[in-house]
Amino acid sequence: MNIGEVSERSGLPPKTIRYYEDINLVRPLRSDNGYRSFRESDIHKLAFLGRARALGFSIEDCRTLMGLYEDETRESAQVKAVAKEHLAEIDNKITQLKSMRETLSHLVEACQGDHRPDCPILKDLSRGV
Amino acid sequence: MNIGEVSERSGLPPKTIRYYEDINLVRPLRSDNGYRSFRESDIHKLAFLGRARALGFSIEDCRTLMGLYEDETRESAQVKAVAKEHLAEIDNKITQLKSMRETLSHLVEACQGDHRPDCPILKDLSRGV
DNA sequence: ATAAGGATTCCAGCCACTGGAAGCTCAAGG
DNA sequence: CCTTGAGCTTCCAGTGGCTGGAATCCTTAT
Repeated sequence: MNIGEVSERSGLPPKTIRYYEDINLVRPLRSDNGYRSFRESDIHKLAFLGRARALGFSIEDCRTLMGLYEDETRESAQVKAVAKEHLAEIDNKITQLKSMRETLSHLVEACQGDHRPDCPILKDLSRGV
Repeated sequence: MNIGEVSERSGLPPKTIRYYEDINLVRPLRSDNGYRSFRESDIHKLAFLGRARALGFSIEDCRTLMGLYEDETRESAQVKAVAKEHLAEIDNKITQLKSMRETLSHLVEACQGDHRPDCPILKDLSRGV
């Protein structure tokens, strides 16, 4: 199967698929004409990667998860550890974003947003140096 | 004032301050020895930038906000517009992260995390191709 | 024969820094 | 005066995860 069809079936852009080959996340075969030739198992892998990425896992996490997936002797504790750590990072990000949101929304509400130059947002950003 | 002291007073690493000069966010003077020579106004600017960045504004947004800050004839509506757009982006990110969090926390809870290989997390990631 | 569509490679760029190397200046101590 | 160390300079490269674009090749249809 050529990259175009694989792209449609996996939902990943061809560029991304080539990139994943570059960094050895997939290893498609090659046809005589030099085209990549994907097996069903490659598509399976790519879809796996797509979903892991959609959950925000880093490429390195994805590599680890793929490895565990293919390792019949894995312990689910290993998978859970990776996922828990990632979950904690997500929570951190959410916390940080919420704090930004808090501050920013207050400022936005306080700003008249009219033709006059006075602006609590700028005032806050330039407060005490 | 040299970059080290400016770094302490503004809270930004020297590398970042140099970078901000590179991209013309600040324009410190130069001493005879070639060292950057910062005025109070430069520190003020850098602190402004640091706070804007801490609220998650992009560098380009920061440039715009600095421009508005220095423009006496600005209209607060312009500032508010920038801030509101950024707020919307933050909200989008939070929404996306929360959705990841939802999915991931369910999966983590469902996973036994023991010595056995069976794992709902991997099962989910590899679901229907 | 040619044109269109898809494949290939490779290089560059995104964002906002950050690390590191090589070399300069300056202040303090022996 | 010499050395040592801290602090400053520039420049190049790397981060993550792609994405865009150019130049070229392969395949298929007209």
